Amino acid sequence: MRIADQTIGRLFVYLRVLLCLAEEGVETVSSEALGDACEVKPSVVRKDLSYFGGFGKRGVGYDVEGLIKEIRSILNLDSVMKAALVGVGNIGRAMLAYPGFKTEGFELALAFDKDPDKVGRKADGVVIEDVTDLEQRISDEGIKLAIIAVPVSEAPKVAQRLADAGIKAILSFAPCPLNMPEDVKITCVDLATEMARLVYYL
Amino acid sequence: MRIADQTIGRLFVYLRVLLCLAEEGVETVSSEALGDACEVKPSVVRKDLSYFGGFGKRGVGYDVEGLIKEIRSILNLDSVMKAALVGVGNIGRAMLAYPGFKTEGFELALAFDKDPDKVGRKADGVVIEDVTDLEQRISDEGIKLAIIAVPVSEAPKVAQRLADAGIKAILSFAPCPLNMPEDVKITCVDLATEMARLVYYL
DNA sequence: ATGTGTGAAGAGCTTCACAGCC
DNA sequence: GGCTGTGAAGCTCTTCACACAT
Repeated sequence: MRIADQTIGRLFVYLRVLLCLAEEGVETVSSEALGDACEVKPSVVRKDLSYFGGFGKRGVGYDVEGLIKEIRSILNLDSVMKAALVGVGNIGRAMLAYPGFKTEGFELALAFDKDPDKVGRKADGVVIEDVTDLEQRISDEGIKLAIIAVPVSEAPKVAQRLADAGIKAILSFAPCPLNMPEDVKITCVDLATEMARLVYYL
Repeated sequence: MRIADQTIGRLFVYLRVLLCLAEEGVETVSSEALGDACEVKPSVVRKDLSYFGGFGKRGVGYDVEGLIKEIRSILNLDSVMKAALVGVGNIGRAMLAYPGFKTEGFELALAFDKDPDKVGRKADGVVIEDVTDLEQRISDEGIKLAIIAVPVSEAPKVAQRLADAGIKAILSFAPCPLNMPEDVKITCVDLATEMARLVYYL
C-alpha cells in the first residue's frame, strides 16, 4: 500500500519532537501528547504510525526511544550521510556550525569556495577547498548530497556542475528556480517566502 | 467561499517564480509554463488563480507584472513590514545580508545580541543593540515580526520575551519546539529536517 | 489556433467511533 | 480505566474535459 506524502511529512515532525522528548528524559508518549506538540490531532498520529505497524501499547502509549528508532528506519536515517557545501559565506559558515546536522546523521565532509583567501583555511574543522576541484573531489568521495550557499548569480552554474559531478540531491539557499535533470532532487530554502507565509496567517 | 490552504501555499511559489520571470523581462506566461517552473500541473495553476478572478487572457496567458500585483495583494504583501532579529551570529549575519527580504517587502529594522563586543557595531547597515533592551525597543517601534537566530539553549527564553513584547509572528532557526500562546504564530526552519526530507525522496 | 475558466467526477486524506488490548 | 488500532463515512482537493474568449 502507498503511504500518503502528508504522512511521511509528519513523520519528520514527530521525529524532531521525539528527539527533544528523549533529551528531556521522557520515556513514554501518548498520541495526544505527541499530537499536541506537533499541532496534529491524536487520531492522525495514530493512523500515521499504524501504517507501519503497531508501535504503541494500548493503555500506555508509545515508547519514545523505540519510536525514534522505528521512524529513523522508515525515513532511511539510520546511517550517516556525507554532504558537500558550496559557498562559505555567512550562510555557509552557519551550515558548518549548525549542530542539528550531526544529531540527524549528516556530515558536511567537503566545503568549497572560490575566494583564494578562504581556500586552505579551516572552518569548523573542515578544510575549505577550491571550487575548481569540485567535480573531482565530489566524485572521489562518492558524495550524493550538496548544499548551495552561493549568491544567486552563481547558483545556476554551481547547480549544473553539481549535477554533472553526480550529486543527486541539493539543498539551495538561492531564491531562484534551478532547473535540474529529472533524477536530481532539489529543495530551495526560501527564507523570504517563509516570512511571507508566516505573516499571511496573522 | 473558503480557499484551500494548498492553494495559498502555491501562490507563494507562483510569486517567487513570477518575480524571476519579471527580472528576465518575460511579459506573459501561460499556465503550462508557470506550472512547469513550479512543478505543478497547468490545471492547478488555472484553478488556483480562478478563485480570485479572471487574471488571464484566453488564447494568450497571464500578464506577469499584473499577476505579481494581484498575488501580492492577495497575500498582503503590498506594504513593507519591519522585523526584529535576535542573535547576530552566523545565521543572524546571513539574515541581515540576505537580499531576498527587500524584494519581498521585509526590512530588518532591529538587531539584538548579548555579546558586548558586538553591541554598538553595525552589520549590513543595522546597529546591533543590547538584548537587554529588547522589550522596550520592540514596543517603541511597534514591530510584530521577529527572527530567532540564537543557540537552542537561549531560544525558549528569547521566544517568551518576544511574545511578552508584543511580537505576533516568529521565524525560528532553533530546532526545538517553542510553545507559544495561541495568538503568536511560529515557524521553525529546521535545516536538518529539510536535508532529511530531501534524502528520503532519492 | 491557442490558452483560460469551470462544473462535475474522481481520488485521496482526515475524522470519527468503537472494538480490542494493557 | 486508559490508550491504541482501524474500518467506514465524510470531506476536501485535484483532475479532467470542454465551452468560451482572443
